[in-house]
Amino acid sequence: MEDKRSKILKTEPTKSELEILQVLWENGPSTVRVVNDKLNEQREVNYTTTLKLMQIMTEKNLVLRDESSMKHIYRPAEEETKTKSHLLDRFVNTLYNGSASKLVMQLLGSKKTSKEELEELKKILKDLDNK
Amino acid sequence: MEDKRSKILKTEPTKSELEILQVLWENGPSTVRVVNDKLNEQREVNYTTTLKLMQIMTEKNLVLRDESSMKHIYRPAEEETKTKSHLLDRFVNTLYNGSASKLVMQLLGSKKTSKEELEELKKILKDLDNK
DNA sequence: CTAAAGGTAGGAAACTTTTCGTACGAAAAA
DNA sequence: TTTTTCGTACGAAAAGTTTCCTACCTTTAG
Repeated sequence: MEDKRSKILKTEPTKSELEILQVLWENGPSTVRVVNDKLNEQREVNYTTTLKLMQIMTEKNLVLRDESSMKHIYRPAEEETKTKSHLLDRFVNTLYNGSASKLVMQLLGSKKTSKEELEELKKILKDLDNK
Repeated sequence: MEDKRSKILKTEPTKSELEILQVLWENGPSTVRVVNDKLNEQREVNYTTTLKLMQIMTEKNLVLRDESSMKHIYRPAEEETKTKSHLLDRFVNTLYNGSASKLVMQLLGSKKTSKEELEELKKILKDLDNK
């Protein structure tokens, strides 16, 4: 193989790329400046770093950009739900051998999951039962 | 900072390292040969690649090794559950803003989650209610 | 008009992770 | 005993990811 990352195929976002996607999903289509400012609320990142990343993401078709004005406007190429469910799927496969229920059990057993979350989970599972 | 990966601190396993841990969790303490054979059931990996990785993992304290015989025997340094719940936690934080219930809802909405899995989840609910 | 501020593009450096070649010792087979 | 097989160690190359410098263009403030 020669190029796993052709212009057409979508690839899995890297960690940093995912951060950027999160911002775009939350804020809607944005300029590099806006995204970079958001990122800098959490950690220091140089403007050109974010720019470069977003350019790469454009090549990978992870985002689309509107170049009609000088300030390019980027937006995610995929819906948040679609991307995340794909990532979740891979996560379940990798760690829980594809068993969603094993994952949920771990969630229930985890000390990190709050009382409120547990209540919420019970509700969800109950609704499930009523179907 | 100078060395994020001191001999003492445990670091997050990388993708490949996780693969190796999985094998060790499933098969119990094993030699490099055994681990490598397992990995090769899925994809081609050179023996020395696996060896090197496991040596690095030893340095990082991700695994412990018994060097008493010539064929070193490796075992995970942490319990499967502990490691995975940590990873799950990070995953929830990164993708679902810390909301476990959001994650579960996505799981339920996903076409990939089978009927059997849904049944299993219902069962979990019942157990949960009986507490 | 000129200077400053704010854009994009692209290459290269820095870092991380993965892969493997080579050296060499121990054990097993011939 | 000699050769072959199987093991470890280690360095460095290769690949993937992140960071930032520099060049250069456009818009805005003075």
